[in-house]
Amino acid sequence: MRADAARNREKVLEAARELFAAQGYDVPLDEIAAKAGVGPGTVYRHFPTKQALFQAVTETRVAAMIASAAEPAEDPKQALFVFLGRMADEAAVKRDMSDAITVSPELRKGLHAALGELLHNAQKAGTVRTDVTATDLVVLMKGMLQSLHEGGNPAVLLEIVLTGLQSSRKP
Amino acid sequence: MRADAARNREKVLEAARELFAAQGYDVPLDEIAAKAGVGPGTVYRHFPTKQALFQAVTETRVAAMIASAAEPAEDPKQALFVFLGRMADEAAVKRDMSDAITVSPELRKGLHAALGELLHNAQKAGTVRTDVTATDLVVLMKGMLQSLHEGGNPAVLLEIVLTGLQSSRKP
DNA sequence: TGCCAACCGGGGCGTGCGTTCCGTATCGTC
DNA sequence: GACGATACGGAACGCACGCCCCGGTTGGCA
Repeated sequence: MRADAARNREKVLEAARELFAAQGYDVPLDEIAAKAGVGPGTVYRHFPTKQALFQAVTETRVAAMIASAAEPAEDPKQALFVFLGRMADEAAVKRDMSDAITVSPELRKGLHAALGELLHNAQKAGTVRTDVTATDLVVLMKGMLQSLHEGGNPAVLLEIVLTGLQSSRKP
Repeated sequence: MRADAARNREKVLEAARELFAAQGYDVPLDEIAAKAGVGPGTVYRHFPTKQALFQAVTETRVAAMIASAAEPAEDPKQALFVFLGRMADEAAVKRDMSDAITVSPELRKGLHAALGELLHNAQKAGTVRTDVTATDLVVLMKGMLQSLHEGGNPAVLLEIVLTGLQSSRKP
């Protein structure tokens, strides 16, 4: 690959990172190209489609988050809650986190699997309500993450969901 | 108003009711016109804008729901929870319920006020966590309602939110 | 029944966006 | 330093959608 090509590819990725994070997937591709200081055609030389560019930007972060699900934790419930907290923290700052679930089937599947594992463990331990499925959790989190960008208090909304997830045999 | 004009107006409203409920606000206006058996121009004779048509379709239902907030209930918490349950029931069947919050500022304000009242009463009674604001509740519900159309189990998701809303001084 | 105003249908305009095409400029090699 | 391949930029295309305009039609009153 030519040197300027590699340089431009990086400029595009950098601009895409910023704009996707700030405005989500809906940012026009021309705007990304403009911020990168290249033409739209150049973007398409490096990424076959807008969705592919978006995936290139987000998949690294999502993969890192999924990997962090394997970290040791006090107990299964904490493992799940810490993970959900990480998702909320990320989404509170970067708008593309919630879009990733919608736009890229691969990332959605990956998240689904990781969440399913954590959820299953916590449910087996009896500390999380057993009528929740992995799909429920994915879509609920997606909705909650979007709410963070519409004036919702991140800490409060997360706490509501986490509290609601706990199995309630006591009251 | 001429007789056929009134008839067409009703046909448009009927088609809009069905399509907005089935596909949400994003359904093309031409599709509504086609289903009503009229041209797009006819739709604009009766409603100045697509948003106005949407509002005409949804405001009646939302107003009825808001009015139901004044019904007597066992206690403030139940009043709030019953109301949220009604929202969830409606949104589980009609896709335009969640869009109404986004599209129409009036409807959003109305819901915000009604929810704020119910929330405030329940918080004063000490049965609902006090760090939640009306805005938090509106955006969280919007996110949750959208999740209902993406494979989430309505009863479970609602229960999670309701459980999470309760004040937790006991554990 | 005839006339006029109200109304209708649908083709068309403007816009925004993803994507493609091609003439031109640039890089790297011989 | 020249040449071929590679990459660039941005104009242009296709599409979808909200919205408007106009020639033709229809309804209801005199």
